[in-house]
Amino acid sequence: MPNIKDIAKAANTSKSTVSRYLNGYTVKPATAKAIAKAIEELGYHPNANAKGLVLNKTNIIGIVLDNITNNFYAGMLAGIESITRKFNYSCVYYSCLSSQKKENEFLNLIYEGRVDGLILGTFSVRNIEDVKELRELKDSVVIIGDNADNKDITSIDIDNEEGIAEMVCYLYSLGHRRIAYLSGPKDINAAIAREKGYIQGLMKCGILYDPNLVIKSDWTFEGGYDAVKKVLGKIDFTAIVGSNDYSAYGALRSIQDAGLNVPGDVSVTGFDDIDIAAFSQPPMTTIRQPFFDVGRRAAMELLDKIDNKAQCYSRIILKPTMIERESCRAII
Amino acid sequence: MPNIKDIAKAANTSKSTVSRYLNGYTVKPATAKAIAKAIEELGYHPNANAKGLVLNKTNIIGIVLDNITNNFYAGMLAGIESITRKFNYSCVYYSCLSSQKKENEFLNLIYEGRVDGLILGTFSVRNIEDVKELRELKDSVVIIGDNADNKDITSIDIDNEEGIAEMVCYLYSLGHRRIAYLSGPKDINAAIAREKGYIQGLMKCGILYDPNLVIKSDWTFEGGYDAVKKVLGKIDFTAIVGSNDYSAYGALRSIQDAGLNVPGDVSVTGFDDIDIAAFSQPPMTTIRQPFFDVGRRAAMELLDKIDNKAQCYSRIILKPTMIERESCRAII
DNA sequence: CAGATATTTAGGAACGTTCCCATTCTGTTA
DNA sequence: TAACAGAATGGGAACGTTCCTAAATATCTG
Repeated sequence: MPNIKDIAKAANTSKSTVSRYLNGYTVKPATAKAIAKAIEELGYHPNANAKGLVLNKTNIIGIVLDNITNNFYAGMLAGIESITRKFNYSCVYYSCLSSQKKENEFLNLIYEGRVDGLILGTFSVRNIEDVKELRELKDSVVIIGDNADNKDITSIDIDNEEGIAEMVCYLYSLGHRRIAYLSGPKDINAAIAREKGYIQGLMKCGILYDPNLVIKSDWTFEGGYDAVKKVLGKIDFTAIVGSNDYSAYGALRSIQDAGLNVPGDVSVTGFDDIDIAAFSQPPMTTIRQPFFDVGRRAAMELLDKIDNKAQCYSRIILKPTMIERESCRAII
Repeated sequence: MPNIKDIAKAANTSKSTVSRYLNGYTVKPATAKAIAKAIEELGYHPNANAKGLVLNKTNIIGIVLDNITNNFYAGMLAGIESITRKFNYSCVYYSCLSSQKKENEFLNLIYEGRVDGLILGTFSVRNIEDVKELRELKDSVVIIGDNADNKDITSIDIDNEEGIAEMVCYLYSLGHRRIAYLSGPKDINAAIAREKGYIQGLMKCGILYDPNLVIKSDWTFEGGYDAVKKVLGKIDFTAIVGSNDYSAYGALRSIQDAGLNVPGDVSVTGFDDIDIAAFSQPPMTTIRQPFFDVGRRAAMELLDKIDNKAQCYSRIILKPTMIERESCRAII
């Protein structure tokens, strides 16, 4: 593989001049032409490691996701790259799931000079040990997800609480009074926030909180299915607020399998607006998270830290949107 | 950030010795201890760019996908990383979709020394120009998908043709004789192969090919829905072989919306075995692609090229598996 | 056309590693 | 204790860039 010296020789000039040409500084037109020709003919590609070594800069940001093949993240990635593209950065992705590594193991990428910064996009809870490591790198890291406890690390999150609360109030406005809640995993911050939102919503509407109406589940289809199957007919409700779409669909199928109708007998709502939500039978009323914006903002904050050495902390919370479809009906 | 010289100084030795320690060569126990202490105290991390520069090696392979958030790829990635982990390589992912770049633009990553090799996992058709570029890098690239025309670039693919043919024969064995085919996009190799498989299957069973039974569609839910809606009642069939799951689900919903029953009135089959296939109503009979193995084999081939400088070309075709569920019934 | 100024260029240090080669240290044996 | 072998170490070139400084060349001005 030819290097910059080979190009210089071929173009009858020096490596400094070639370097200047490559980096957009002025070079005499004739020299420029010769260099361009040499590059073309020899098939020259600048070595990224050498460049990274001397500049201590890669123009790459890494994005760590628990499972990169989760369609859930598509909008977020598009949002991130819409910004990085503009500022001439590249994105590389790392998957905790398939690599069997945890999020923090990727922090080394910064120390090693492989990336200029990292977006930690797993939405996961962070323990004290993890946060200690993070804090050391707070000028090159942005967190997506709940970070309320660590005021000095920039984070972007969605207002999960508000989303669910709004959904509860919506069902209230349709006349529902016995509104059940299908809970999520208790070790995920977003799930905790959503459950808070349920209680918040009830309070807003003046409904008394009944712990029996909280149906314990996880965020899977099967989990939702089984959980609802267990309580159907035993506890009385006219609506179920799901804490995500998958489990809401499990609930829906459970209800249908019991010979009941959605929304005729029970109204069901979800959270996430997954791609099939618009096409299911019935189409699901759910909450759409502003993923594109989450990604955009995360990238903006990160590049700002990297390029402008912005040292200031920010915590950005974006509001989700309710999408009204046909899985709920008014009670007269 | 401390470098190897700082560690040497702190440990009262030379950078050569520290380097030797880091790379697992013998060092006097006392020296080793001092070095370890210095590394710990100063928080040393070897610089990847310097290392990459001198070794001309990164121990990283890149994986290019059209859309990394496609769950379709999950098994493949797990398969890839199961191998790379074993051989001490890391994986980084690149997404054509969100970066708005095409597959070939990522080839530069090799020239620039950012990765040791690339798995091109987009399953896409390649034109002559693209293949020319690829051929130059054939010792550092493995293609996933159809590559029958380029015998000198290693590729891994799934036997799409055989899969569909088997499905046709399965329906034949259930007594079906008027078997329709819901086609896919005509510019994707896998879709072309599947359509060939349909004809192949008919031939095997001794059914005459009737072009009217090929329902033109794409691989989307809506596409399948509309295409089947258009022909329902106009052409006569007892089964539809879908060329992927999404469109098969579109067909299924179309049939149900027309007041017909699946599998009572029409049998429907899919291809891909997406995650909801087991939970839908009815559960979908479909074809599962051996994604984990595709990933495994791709990684094995690539690392073999990189580390052992294996120059030999191979084209590996893996067989898919039919998963029998409840969307088909026997005609007596 | 000489001198002054502006533009363009070449040389070389630096970035942080690895690894070759020469040197020093350690321990054994006669 | 001298001689030696083997283990452990240190020095320095090399990797391919960037960028500073100084030199060379081109352009302008009176």
